Amino acid sequence: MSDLLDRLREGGWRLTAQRRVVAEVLDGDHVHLTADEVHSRAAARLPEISRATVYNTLRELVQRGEVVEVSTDGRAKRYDPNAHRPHHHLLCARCGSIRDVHPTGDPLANLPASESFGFTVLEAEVTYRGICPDCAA
Amino acid sequence: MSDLLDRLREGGWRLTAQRRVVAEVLDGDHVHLTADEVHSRAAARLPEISRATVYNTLRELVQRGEVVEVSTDGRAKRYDPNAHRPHHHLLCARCGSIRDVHPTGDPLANLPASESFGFTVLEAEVTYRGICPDCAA
DNA sequence: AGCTTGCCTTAGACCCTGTCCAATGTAGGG
DNA sequence: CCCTACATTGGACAGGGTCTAAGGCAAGCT
Repeated sequence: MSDLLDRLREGGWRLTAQRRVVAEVLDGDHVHLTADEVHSRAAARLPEISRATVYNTLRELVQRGEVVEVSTDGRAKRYDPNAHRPHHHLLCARCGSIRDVHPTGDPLANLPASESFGFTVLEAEVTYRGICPDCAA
Repeated sequence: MSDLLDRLREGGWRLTAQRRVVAEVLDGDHVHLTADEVHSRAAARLPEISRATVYNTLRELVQRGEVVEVSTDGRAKRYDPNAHRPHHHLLCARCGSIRDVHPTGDPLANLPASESFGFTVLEAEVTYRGICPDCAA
């Protein structure tokens, strides 16, 4: 976490109160907040922070590879701070909750050359869908 | 295709000109149109069709499992009519073009029970990202 | 074929997510 | 402590999608 702030400073990031708060809000496992949720949590600590700044900061964090953008449902994008431990997502079809998962095997290896249509394939992202324990009850 | 229309009629679908046109527009392989694209192609044949009807019809087709919704990039959702032949998607990170692919193996089998967090896991969706031949050139 | 009924369609207002801009503020090097 | 380039702000704007009230029409019934 403060490793994150250090890395960013090394990269020439001007460290402002707003950016610090956004980074803090995104800390943790199984965190997948929308930009709007990030904004309201950040505003709880720094009331004058603007939506534009939250969007700017999130975009920069994504570009620097510190945060991964997840489009689960075509509505708001979600931001996953756990970018340095590769993982996939399991999401509840009913309530939309998300968990990070670590499947075995490498999905990239499962795409035969005959199926790659001449693409240079770079990555594979797996989304599992199901019903979470709370919704099943 | 007219199998589709038959199935829908059996399910109590009132068969209108608008719905027929939407279904026709969505026919084919590697078809991944946005709602807006569906609307303009449908309007080419039936000029007075409204956006609302296209959205309604697409939603119904998705609910009935005849069409799959694909959220690739957080922008417009795309609609894939090839719902009865299970497949995954390969998309170009640069231009956004999409191909249907059929990887080997079953990603569902790669999620150990210890990683399922009590969910009833129903399906796995794999998205491959890369650069298409046109964009690589 | 004509009637009836309830489902469909329509246009347009509206909402949500996200981007852009010009004006103002401030981190951090000198 | 000052300067300046980089950040932040709020508000306007754009794209994608949903909702609603009013009128239209498919299909079952006679």
